[in-house]
Amino acid sequence: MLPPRLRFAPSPTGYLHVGGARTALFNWLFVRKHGGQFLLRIEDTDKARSTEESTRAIFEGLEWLGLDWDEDVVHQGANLERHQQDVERLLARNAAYRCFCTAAELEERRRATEARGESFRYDRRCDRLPADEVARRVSAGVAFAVRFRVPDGETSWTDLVHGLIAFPNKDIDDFVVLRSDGTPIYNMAVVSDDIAMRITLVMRGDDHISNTPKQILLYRALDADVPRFAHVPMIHGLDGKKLSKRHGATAVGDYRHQGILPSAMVNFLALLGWSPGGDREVMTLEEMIQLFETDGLQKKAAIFDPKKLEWMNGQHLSRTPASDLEPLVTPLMLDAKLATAVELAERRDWYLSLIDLLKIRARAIDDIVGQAAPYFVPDIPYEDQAARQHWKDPRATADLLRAIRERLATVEPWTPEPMERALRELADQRGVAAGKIFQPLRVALTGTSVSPGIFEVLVAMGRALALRRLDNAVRWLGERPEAA
RNA sequence: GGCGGUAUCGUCUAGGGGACUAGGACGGAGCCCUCUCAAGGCUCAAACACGGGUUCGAAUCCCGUUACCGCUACCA
Repeated sequence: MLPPRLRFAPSPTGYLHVGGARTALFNWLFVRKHGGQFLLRIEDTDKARSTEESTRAIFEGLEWLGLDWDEDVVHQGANLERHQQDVERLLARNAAYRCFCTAAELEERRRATEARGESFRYDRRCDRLPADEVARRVSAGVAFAVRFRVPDGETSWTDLVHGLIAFPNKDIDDFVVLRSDGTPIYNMAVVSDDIAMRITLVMRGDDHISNTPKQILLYRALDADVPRFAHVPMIHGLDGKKLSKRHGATAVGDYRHQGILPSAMVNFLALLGWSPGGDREVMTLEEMIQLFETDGLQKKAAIFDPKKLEWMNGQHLSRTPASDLEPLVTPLMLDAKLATAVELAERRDWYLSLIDLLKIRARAIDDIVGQAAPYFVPDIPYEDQAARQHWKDPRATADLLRAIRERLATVEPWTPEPMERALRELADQRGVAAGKIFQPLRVALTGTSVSPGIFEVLVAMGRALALRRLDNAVRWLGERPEAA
């Protein structure tokens, strides 16, 4: 097999949609596995709807996901001349004809036939015009569109995901390939570009299945090799309908801002409509390249389940080394004003170990930052519910915290084992369960009743900060002796 | 309406005629671990759309029905 050439061809009319991202991913995986080229084409022929901004969003989205493309980006709008030349070739070979019917006439005829309950088909009246009449109108400057003359027979192909698909040509209308303003229709532009880009496999959403016979007909009429096709299923929302804005986030950028890791996004997307077979779920891009086969592509639409994405993100968060997470976490740290870039750089090793500590409990990158405050700021607020539950008796608690402080002040070295020994000893001495002193301590240290293991917290916090927190707590409790 | 596509737990899926008492994962319920919460481990509830064939035997093959989706533009 020659090195395959595939392309992802989004139209820049919004952001990079998760469905598009997944189609791009499948194209990319195929190419990286088989050693070919993955090309990017921006279908910006619809100038009214295309924006520079959304083109940028597409680039950014693909880059974020780690899907790099080969060769220069092709902008479809720049190929207008070739599209027109290809239409000329169609005309020259008598595979297409000029149609002088106006859009308004067509619209009216369509309405009339449909009113009779019949389905409208173009009646080829312009194809029956004598040659001299056509010439007369052309030289008179009458506007015309160009229609492709669909031949008799049947058009079929073996789809890589669906197997054999066949369309009787009689069901295909003589479709317009060139508008009366001289611009090409989608199917024409796509085929012209795919030929020029020497695309060998067209992998796209299955909403294009019914465009495929028309396109195959165009390849043949243009005397070009017909590529292979693979139509991948769509992505639907939780209600089973096509994914759209009302389902919430649909752009990959949205997930990026929600603290989703690109590796998790890509992993999750890959599993929506593809399976490596067996029970494999959590994978890296590298592993997916190894495992990717079009056989594993699903035929039916998949529903986007944000819950599973969250879980997937947690899995990737736990498995990603802190050094890789750091560039993603740091901007959020700075935003939260927990530390300056310089401070983080100075204590890099400590900082990385803190990320390792907090990532286990996180489902989004933001969760790491959300848990980080106690390790940075000098003083922390106490959550109402935590204080009420674990600091019931202010006097006794203050007394307990003082005793804890005393022990921790002298623990050597500042590591989990001696700390644990010291605190369990204290618990024994007071005749209480260890939990009865860990929880009040946790509240004093973090202001909440949830955190990593108490000794890990102590180590990460450092002795000075920990003792300060205990002093603060004692003082706070002293100020409200009858609280709760 | 016409044409095309699809159909396994709520969701993502494994399954390619006997290995199926239909497996895994998310989510749900419960238990264990445990200083809390996660993570992890274990257990439970939960599906072959329906009807006909073919076959000794069908979730797997064929045909219908139903449902859903897509296309049906001088949109992409």
